[in-house]
Amino acid sequence: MATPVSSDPVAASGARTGRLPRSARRRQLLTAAQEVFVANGYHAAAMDDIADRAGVSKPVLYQHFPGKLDLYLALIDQHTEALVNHVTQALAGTTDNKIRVHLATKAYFDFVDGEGEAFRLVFESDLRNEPAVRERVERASQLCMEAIADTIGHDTGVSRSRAELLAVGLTGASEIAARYWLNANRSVPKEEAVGLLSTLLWRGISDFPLEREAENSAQR
Amino acid sequence: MATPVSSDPVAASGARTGRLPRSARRRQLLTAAQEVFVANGYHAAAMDDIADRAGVSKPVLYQHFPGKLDLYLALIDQHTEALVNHVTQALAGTTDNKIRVHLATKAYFDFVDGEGEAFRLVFESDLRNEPAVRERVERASQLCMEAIADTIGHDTGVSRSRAELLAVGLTGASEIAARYWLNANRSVPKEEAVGLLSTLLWRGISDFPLEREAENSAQR
DNA sequence: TAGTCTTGCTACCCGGCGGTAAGTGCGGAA
DNA sequence: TTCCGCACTTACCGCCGGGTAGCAAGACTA
Repeated sequence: MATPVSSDPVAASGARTGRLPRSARRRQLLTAAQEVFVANGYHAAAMDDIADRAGVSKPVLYQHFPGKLDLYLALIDQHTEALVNHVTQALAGTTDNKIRVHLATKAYFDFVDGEGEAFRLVFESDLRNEPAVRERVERASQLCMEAIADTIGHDTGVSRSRAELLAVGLTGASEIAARYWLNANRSVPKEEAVGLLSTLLWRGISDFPLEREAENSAQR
Repeated sequence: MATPVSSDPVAASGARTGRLPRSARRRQLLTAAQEVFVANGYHAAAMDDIADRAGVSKPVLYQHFPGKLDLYLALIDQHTEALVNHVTQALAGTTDNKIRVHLATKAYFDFVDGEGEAFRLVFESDLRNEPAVRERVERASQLCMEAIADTIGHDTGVSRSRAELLAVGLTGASEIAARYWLNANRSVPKEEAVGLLSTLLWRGISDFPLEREAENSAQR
């Protein structure tokens, strides 16, 4: 037993890598953890699984992360930040709203289509009941939505809460459609899928009727 | 200890109800389970919690349901069916597509706004990794989406997979917007929220450009 | 080659929770 | 009044999995 090298029963990706400097090991543990969390979700993922995947024993994991939740949060932070960056940069790159819609939609598709299906950590986490996770995920959606609501509020003159509702509708359409598109094995070429969606959304939001019939109740 | 009646430490809703006939007890257990599952999610909900909530001991639960998962699935089935019914009836009630969009959007808002926030079991389940759950939830979304895709495919002439992508965009917008609306404490009157969303979506989908630029690749 | 620092391992603990075995009392039929 | 059976209880088991104590072994310094 425990023959030093060769013919390891080590898992797929990381695969026994001898001793590593701390920072490298940490990165490797994070990618191993991401793979396991994405594949199994938080609850079904055991720390042993993650350690095995990295070709390492469990205590090593605890030398880098104080607990399972912290490990998970590190990944969540990483990817929520990526999503928010994608979306806000899409909006900041131009002032042409049609292009903005296109690029923002594309940002969602790119995020969903990114490395290792990491989007599942954000959009399909099975730990949203944990306040720390909930907060982070909601903050990310909120930031994306607000960036869009700013423009909508400015250009259509609807109240803030109404602009937010419209904005969240747009992000929701992109998110759900992108996830569906991936689940359906990219049944439509990505570029065209983005085109279809952004056409749909741009037709919907451009020249949106300025306040009118919304005046029947005294809501701000 | 164990003073027979009065001053029970029994939980909020069901509250100790003496002996009950099987069917009544079963219904009561289901509502207790729903409350606990909605409040805590599947994983954080303990069978003891559910039993307590119903003012009953754990084995009683197991006399009605073979296991935790079965109990959960019974609830999932109930509510996915309700959602699909709402949506399909909304579409079947008329042939005016504008009204269809309005009623379908309203169906999502009604579902999210329904009794005891049961929608969380469907839209925010922390057990989607369980195949039985995944299957049911995806089947529900699929049925809603297909009902809409039928009309889109028929009226716009885009291919099936493209119609599905558009349809899922519409459902996604409604779902996410409805959930946001509820989370934001109904910051806009429901009727108006539905109006805003359905206006957005109807503007997007009505007279959607018939096939044209989609002809560049040989996708069906 | 001794000393030590860092990296990693084996082996264990223990708490929570799904699930169960065995027992208690009440109400109705004879 | 005895007996049966149903609804319900207390008290327990066993596993799984997060987290830890304490030891081994390679690399750098001298």
